[in-house]
Amino acid sequence: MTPDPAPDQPGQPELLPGMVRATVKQSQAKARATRARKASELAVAEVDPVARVLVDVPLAHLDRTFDYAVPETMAAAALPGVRVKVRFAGQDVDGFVVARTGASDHAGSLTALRRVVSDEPVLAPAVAELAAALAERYAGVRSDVLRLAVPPRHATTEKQPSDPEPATTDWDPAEAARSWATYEHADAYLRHLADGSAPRAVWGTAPGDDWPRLVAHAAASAHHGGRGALICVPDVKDVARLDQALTEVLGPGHHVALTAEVGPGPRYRDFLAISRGARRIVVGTRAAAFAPVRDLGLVCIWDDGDDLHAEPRAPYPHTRETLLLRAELEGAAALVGGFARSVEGEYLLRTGWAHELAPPRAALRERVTVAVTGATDHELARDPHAQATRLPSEVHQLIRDALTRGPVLVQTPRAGYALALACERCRTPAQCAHCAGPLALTGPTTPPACRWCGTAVDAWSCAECGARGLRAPVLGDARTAEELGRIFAPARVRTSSGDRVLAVVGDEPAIVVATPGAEPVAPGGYPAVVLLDTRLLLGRADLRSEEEALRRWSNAAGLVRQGGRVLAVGDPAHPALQALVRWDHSGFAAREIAQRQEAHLPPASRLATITGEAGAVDDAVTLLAAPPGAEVLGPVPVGDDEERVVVRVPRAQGAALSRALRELQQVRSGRKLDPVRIQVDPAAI
DNA sequence: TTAACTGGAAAA
DNA sequence: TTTCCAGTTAAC
Repeated sequence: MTPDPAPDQPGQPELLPGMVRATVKQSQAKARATRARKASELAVAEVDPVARVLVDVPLAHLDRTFDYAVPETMAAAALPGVRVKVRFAGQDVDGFVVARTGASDHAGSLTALRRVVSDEPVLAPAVAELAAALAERYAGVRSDVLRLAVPPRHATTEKQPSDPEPATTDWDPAEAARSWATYEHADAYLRHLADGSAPRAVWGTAPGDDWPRLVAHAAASAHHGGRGALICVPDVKDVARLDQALTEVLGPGHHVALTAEVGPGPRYRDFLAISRGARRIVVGTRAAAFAPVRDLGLVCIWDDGDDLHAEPRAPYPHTRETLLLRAELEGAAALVGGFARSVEGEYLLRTGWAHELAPPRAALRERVTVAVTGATDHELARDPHAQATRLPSEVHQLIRDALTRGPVLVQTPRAGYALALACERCRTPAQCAHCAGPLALTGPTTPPACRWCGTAVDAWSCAECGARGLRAPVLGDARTAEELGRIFAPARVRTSSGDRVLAVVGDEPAIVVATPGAEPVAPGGYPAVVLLDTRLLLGRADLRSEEEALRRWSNAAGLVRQGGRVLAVGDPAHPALQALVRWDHSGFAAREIAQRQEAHLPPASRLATITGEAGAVDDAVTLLAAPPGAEVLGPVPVGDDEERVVVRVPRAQGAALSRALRELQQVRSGRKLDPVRIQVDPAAI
C-alpha cells in the first residue's frame, strides 16, 4: 500500500532550493513511513509476542532489559539466548534475547526486533544470571561481563556440528580414590561429587602431589554423576598439564582445553562444543570461568592467589569470585586448590562456606623435609659485615647430593619488581601511619609517600624497632646460572624465565634455574628444590608481599618428589619462611587475616578504588552514598592528570558498598557526567 | 541515530 | 501569546 502524498507543509519557504530540499526530505520521510508501516503491519508472534532484550551498550543507566515486539517470522528463532539486532535510539545495536513473555510493562508501543542474527542460543540462562550478579558485585554493567563471557560469532564455524562426546570413559573410581588417598575426607568429597550434591572444599595440596591428576579425578567424579565440571588455572602451562591429565584419566573427547590466542574460529568452535553440551568438562585460564558448561556439577580453581586470575578488563572480576558465585547460583560443588593458601581461601573455611581437604601432619613429614638456612635479619642488622652468603655450604651439599638422583630446581627471584620501602635496620615493610598503606618513593626528588592516601612522610619511624631510616631493598645479581655452572661443573645447567620458559625437564641430573612462576615440571619430581634470595621476594611493594612470597616458594617446593628435600636461603625467623618449613599455610593465612583485620585491610575490609579526572573523582565522592562506617582515603594523583580515591568499609558492608557504587555509576551515566573507573576489590593498588 | 522535548528568541 | 529553531535527551 502506498501512502497518500503528504499535504502541503504550512510555512514552507517558496524559494526553489528550499523546495528541492523539502522534496528530498519528503521522499525520505515517505520511505521511512513505508518502512515503519511495513514493520508494524507484519504479523506479531501469536505466543509470547514480547522479547526481553539485553542491549549491548556500555552505559550504566541502560543496564536493564528492553522489550521488543517479535514478528511472527521470527517467533521460532527469537528464543532466549540468541543474538539479535535491534533498533535502539535510532541505532542498530546488538543484543541478546533473555526471555520471551506474553506482555510488556512498557507504556509505549514496542519496536519490532530487526533481525535474529542466528538461532544458536549462545547466552545460557545461567551465564546471564552470572553476568547480573557480577555486575552487581563489581559495580559494573552486564554488557561488559557478557563481552568477557560470549566470544564473537564465527558464522562458518557455527554451521559445523560439534563432535559428539564418546559414550564411555576410561575412568576408574578406584584409581581416583587411590590418588586422593592422602587426604582424610577426600573419599566422601568424591562420593558427593558423583551423587549430585555440592560439597565445597579448600584443598591444601601436599608437596610432591601430581595435582592435575587429582583435579582430573574430581572432574571425572562429577562427570560420572552426569554433571559437568569447570577448572580454571593461572596459565597455559597448567592448562596443558590438565589437558594431559584429563586425557589420561577419562580418555579423549570428554573435555575441552581452552587456551588463549587460538584465533576466533577455534575459539568459537570450542565454545559451541560446550554450549551445545558436546563437551562437559572444561579447563582453561580465567576466560574459561564463563564457559556455559551444561549441568555444572563442579567448579575448581587452582592456585587462586595467582594474580593472573584477576581479569584486567572491566568490571575486573576475579576468577575465584566468578567461580564461587557460579557454584552458589548453579548448585555446583567447589574445589579451591593450591600448594599455598590465599587469605580469601582461609576465609572460606573460617566462615564455614567450605571444608578443608588437607594431608595429616604425619603424612607431610614422611613426604618431604623443608628447611631454611642463613643468618636472621636480626643478626644481619647487628653485624652488616657478616654478609650472609647467597649459597651457604648446606646448599652446596644438597645440590651435589641430589644431582646423583635427578634434576635440582633452583628458584631465584627476577629483577624488576616495584619495591616498597622498608625499615633500614629490621627490614619491616614501611606502612603509612594514617591508613596502613605501603610507603614508596614517588619520584627522585619527592619524599616517600603512601601509595593509597598520598600522605607524604616526613618523620617516619619503624613500628617494630623504632629506627628512623628507610631503604629500598636491593636486587641481587642475575648470574645465578653461571655461578652454579662453575661450582657444579660438569653438571648441565638449564634456565627457565621471562620469555624463555621451559614447561618440563627430563628426570636426568641437571641444575634447573628458574624465576618464580617459570619453574618447569620434572615428571618424576625434583629430588631437591632450593629457594635463593628469599629476602628479595619479601620486599615487594604490595600489601600481599609476604603471602605472595610464600605462594611462590610453595609452588616451587610443590614440585619436589616424594621423599625429596626443600631448602630455602633466608632468615629462619621470618614468619613466612617458618610457615614454609612447617608447611602450615592455613596458620600463616590466619595470621595474615588477623593482622589485616587490625589495619582495616582486605579481606577483613572491602576496598574499592575510584579513578578518573580530578574534578570527576571529587564529585563522584560527593555523590557516593557510601554505607555507614565507610572511609574515603585520598585522593592521590596517578598517571597523567588523573587521581584516585580508595573507599573502604567493614566486610559486612561490602555488598552495600557495591550497590552504592553501582548506583553512583548509573546516576553519573544518566547525567552524562565525566566517567570515573571503579574497581571493587582491586588486585593491587 | 533520531524523534521528542526544551527553552529562548523573534514575530505578531 | 504564538511560532520557530537549535540544542538536548532518552533510548522498548
